[in-house]
Amino acid sequence: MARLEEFNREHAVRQAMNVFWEKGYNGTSMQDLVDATGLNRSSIYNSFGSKKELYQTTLEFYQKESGGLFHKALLNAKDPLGAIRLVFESFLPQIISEEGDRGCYAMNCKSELANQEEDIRKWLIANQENTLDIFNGLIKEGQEQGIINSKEDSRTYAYFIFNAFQGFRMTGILVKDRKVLQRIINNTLEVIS
Amino acid sequence: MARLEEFNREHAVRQAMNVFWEKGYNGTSMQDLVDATGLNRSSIYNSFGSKKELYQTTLEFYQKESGGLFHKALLNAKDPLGAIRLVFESFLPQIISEEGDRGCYAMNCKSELANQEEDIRKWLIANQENTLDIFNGLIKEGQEQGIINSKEDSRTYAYFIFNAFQGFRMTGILVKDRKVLQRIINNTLEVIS
DNA sequence: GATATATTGAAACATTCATTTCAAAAAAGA
DNA sequence: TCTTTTTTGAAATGAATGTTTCAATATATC
Repeated sequence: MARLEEFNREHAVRQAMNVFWEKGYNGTSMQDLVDATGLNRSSIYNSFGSKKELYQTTLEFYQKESGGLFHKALLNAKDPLGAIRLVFESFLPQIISEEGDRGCYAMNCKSELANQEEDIRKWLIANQENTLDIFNGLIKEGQEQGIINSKEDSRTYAYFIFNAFQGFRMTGILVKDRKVLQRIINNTLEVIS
Repeated sequence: MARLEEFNREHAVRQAMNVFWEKGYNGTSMQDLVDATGLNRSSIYNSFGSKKELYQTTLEFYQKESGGLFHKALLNAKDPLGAIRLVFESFLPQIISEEGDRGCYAMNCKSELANQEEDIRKWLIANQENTLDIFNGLIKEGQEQGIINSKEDSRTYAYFIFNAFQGFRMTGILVKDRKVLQRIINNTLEVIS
């Protein structure tokens, strides 16, 4: 039929995500995206629609990729409590490295756009619900196994862990001391142990 | 000597802060600031220097004001543990109201600018150290009174509470259910009780 | 009241912004 | 190879960006 896209779509989206991550949504210009992806402006508009739509594409990309990290942590853990611990600990390398200064992509998005863009807000809520469900599932399982206490119901604990997890992603922006971070994890998990 | 400023400086800074809070630093234009403060462009540049310097002024203003809230919570509490609880709970009204969607001013700043502006990063670190010191002081006091346990040293607990506090400010952007928020607080305080 | 000094108002500044335009280039199916 | 369809390149779009300019205005001190 017709000419094909010359570029690698996934690679372009990843490069775009990295710029948005570094500079934020409003801090990123179309020129930044052109430079980072190596694509022509026309190609970006032709393939992704607009700056905002490209940003939303990076959100989906991020969700898929971080979902993979979650999944990996679950597979490597020997029990649900260990899985939750691994979820936290899997971010330690990124936090301690320099790129940890950029914070969490989803957290930055929430901070900058939750009250500005209705459809992005909806994505954030769905993403939050998804994370809560994962924690909830693990906790429920852990409670059935007697590894996690049952003083509170699983949903309540899921919110508590979720809260600490978000704090962890924010704390990691300025705190790089592994021991300090590790103690935060330990004390957090103490509640549900 | 010469002509005096016509406007109320504190009021102008507060209005500027509210715009930055609503739209973020990069999302706020000079025109937005002119509209919100009611000042002329010249007056803003003459009195505050630049957009960035005005933003930094609002950061100082925020620190002073939220420091006052902290102080108030400490006075109203009957013991150090209650003070920490009040620090969390004092944000509940703001979170549950619509304006809670804007999140925490300092958290938004960290998310958007910690990795972009060196001097703002320094302010954030100082601000963080200050908050940690307050928590640390309360916890140490509570441990001496036997109200807070001594399984971990005060600094470790201070980081834990600080972490949960940051999570709390982020969670509050999308979670408006008072009971859910209250349970997060309760479970957090459970660690140090 | 004259003088010196600072704040204002309105317009202009060059630059950057996101987006559009359109002809040239390319490739799959006929 | 010709046709059809889409992508690509480069330039142009108008609006918005942060900041500067400068004359007009206002006031505390002399």
